Amino acid sequence: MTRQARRARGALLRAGRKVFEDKGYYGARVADVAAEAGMAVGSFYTYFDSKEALFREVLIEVEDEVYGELSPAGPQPEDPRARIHQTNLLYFTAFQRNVGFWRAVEESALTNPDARRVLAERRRYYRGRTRRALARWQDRGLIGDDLDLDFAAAALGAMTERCAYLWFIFGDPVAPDEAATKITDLWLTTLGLPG
Amino acid sequence: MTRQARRARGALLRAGRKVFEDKGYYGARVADVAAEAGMAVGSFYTYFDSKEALFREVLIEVEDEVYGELSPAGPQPEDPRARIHQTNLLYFTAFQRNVGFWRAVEESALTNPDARRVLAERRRYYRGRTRRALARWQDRGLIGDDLDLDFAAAALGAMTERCAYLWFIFGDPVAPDEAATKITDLWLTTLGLPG
Amino acid sequence: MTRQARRARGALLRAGRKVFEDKGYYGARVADVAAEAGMAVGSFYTYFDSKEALFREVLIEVEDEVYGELSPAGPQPEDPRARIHQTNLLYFTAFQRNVGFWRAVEESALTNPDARRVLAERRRYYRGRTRRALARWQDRGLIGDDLDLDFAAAALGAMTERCAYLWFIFGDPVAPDEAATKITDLWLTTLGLPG
Amino acid sequence: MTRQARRARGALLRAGRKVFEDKGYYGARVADVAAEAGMAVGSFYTYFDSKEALFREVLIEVEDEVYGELSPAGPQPEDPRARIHQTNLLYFTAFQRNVGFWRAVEESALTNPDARRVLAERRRYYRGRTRRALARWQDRGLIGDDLDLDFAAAALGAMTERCAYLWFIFGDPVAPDEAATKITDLWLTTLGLPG
DNA sequence: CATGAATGAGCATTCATTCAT
DNA sequence: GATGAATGAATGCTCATTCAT
Repeated sequence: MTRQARRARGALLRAGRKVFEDKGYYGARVADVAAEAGMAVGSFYTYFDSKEALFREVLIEVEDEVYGELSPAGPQPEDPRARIHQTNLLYFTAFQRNVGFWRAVEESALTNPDARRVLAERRRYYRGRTRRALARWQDRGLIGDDLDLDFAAAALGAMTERCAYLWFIFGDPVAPDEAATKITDLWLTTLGLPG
Repeated sequence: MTRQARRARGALLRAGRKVFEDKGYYGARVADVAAEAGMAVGSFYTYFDSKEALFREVLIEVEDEVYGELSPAGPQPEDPRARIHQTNLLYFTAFQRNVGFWRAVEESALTNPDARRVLAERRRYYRGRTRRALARWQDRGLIGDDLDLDFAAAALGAMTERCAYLWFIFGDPVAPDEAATKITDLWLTTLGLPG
Repeated sequence: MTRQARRARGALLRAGRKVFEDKGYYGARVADVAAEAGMAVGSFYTYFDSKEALFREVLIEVEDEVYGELSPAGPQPEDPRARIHQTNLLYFTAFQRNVGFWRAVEESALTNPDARRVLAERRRYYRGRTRRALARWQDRGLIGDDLDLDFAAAALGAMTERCAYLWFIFGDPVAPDEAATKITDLWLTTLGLPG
Repeated sequence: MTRQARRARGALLRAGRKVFEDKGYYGARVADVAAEAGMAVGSFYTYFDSKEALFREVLIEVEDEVYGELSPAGPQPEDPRARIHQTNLLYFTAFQRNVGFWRAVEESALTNPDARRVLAERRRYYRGRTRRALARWQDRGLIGDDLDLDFAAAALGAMTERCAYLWFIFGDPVAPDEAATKITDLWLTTLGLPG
């Protein structure tokens, strides 16, 4: 791929992200994306097979970006509260920054198996991370042995996800740190971790 | 409204529910609904102002039905585990029965403020019910005084909702009673209620 | 036709006139007419074959009414100025009172040969009246022998008609008496009648 | 705009003119226009926002064409009869050539303020031209000082317009030169100009 | 490769008229 | 005869995708 091709592709990806954010998945028109990228409609199809293909790529791009944000470089705090709070705060911050795009993602996921797959993978990944942390804390005796770690990781993730959805997409905007603190408290209670 | 009119309206509501279930909110076409009801397109507009108006009515209808199912006639069990389990089981059962329609609801809620409002009201209602139950258990000393009941009710509701979404809409179908049991366990853990 | 039938017909005619006035020929819907008459849509077709048939009848009714107004009972003034002024004043007054309906008439006449025929007859009639008056004045030597009476009657009628159209339908409303006075002056000039 | 775009736009304008002529404003369907232009429906909307926008443009085009025809290049005859006759003849000729389209214009003007505005401007323009000619002749003593030039210009214009309407749109076709001669005679009489 | 015009199936909605009750 | 529901053709407009230049 030439230098120019890469640039055009990049422009379309950026434009797509903006348009999906602004208008949602169904509301976004290929013509809007091309216009936003300063290109002709036809050129869009040089780089992407369809609107849906673009969406998939934007989704991956955003995923990667968020992945980076949620996986800070330094050493993770070993203290459960600090660790959970950090993760939740990062999650809510990233969620809020991309709130428009997540709306589009939810929209498309209901229809589009591809988007669903991407989301499922992401969920699996974070659930795995959570489960491993829980396992460590269980090994250290911080969490009771009777807790089904897999299920707890899934359900707590679902709770966090849905709260983000309700607060940032549906409801009145909430400040991310307040949100993170409250959710973290609940995680701790649920896990029986000392406050 | 004549007998015949009531029948036709009912047929359209039923047809609409089915079509929304099958094709989602965007995918549903007025012509599909009319055909499913065995009527001409024009007749649709005798009873509903628009596709969206039909959706609103179907939504309310389904809401009412689910409301009835979730509010069983007999006396509620006072034992927290029994009570929570009953509620969750009813919720998952009702959710699964209408899974296709809930997908359409989620779809439309992302775009349509009306659907959003209906959902928000429903959530407020169930959250209130939950909070009152928690308050009773707190009064009886079953739940610690330090728990923020409002927030707990909201977050546990969000968790349940999202789990239903992930299991029944997104993921591999799960048996409602298994789902209810696992979720109930988690509620109990979170609330610090004796298993 | 029974007493009741006559009443229903009358109600529909009145309603039709109002609706055509308010919404124009194309804008009028049969349902509007029925509603305005306080009847069911189906009943409309008991009394009229079509929307167009109703229009035709309303047109004739209005024609007759205007005909009555433009043919005052008493003796006509023999003085040309007085006579012309009276006619023009009556014409503009009647025109203005029915301005909404005339708009509908113009609308339908462009499409509907029936309306065209009614209008053509009306024009023929008034032209005849005018021509006879002119002939009388020519006999009395008030108008030059060289004037083509047929053509003058037609053209002056056209002028009056179009002025009414431009003033009352298109343009800023004009007071009928001012309009009549100015138009009358022009008739007199054209006919070479002493001011 | 590329060469091809210009061609397509032109084809649609031509097609639109023809369809409006044949079917009138309400009768014209976008699909007819596209078919007449040998294009797909969608292409219509590449060039025009709506049926009404097309009409506006066709109207302006025809206006310009007629304007050109009615403003002959050479020096205007100073002799009133010759001048008036020339103008009327050109007017009737142009009117008759576009008779179908004028019908559509009258139709739309009754509903569409835009068309009304265009017509009002045209009328203002021609009235101004007429008034200036009359003023010159008044200065030269050919027309009496007591004539209200503004009103005479308006009313004579109205007469000519309506006669064209009645002859060419409504009634039996009349030969333009005969029409022009008769109308010219009447103008001269009205203005008191020597035959 | 870029361009942007061409395509045409798709869709919500309207309304005169018919017809079963 | 009255009612008002049923009908379905009609229509303007959209937009993802194709393709000639």
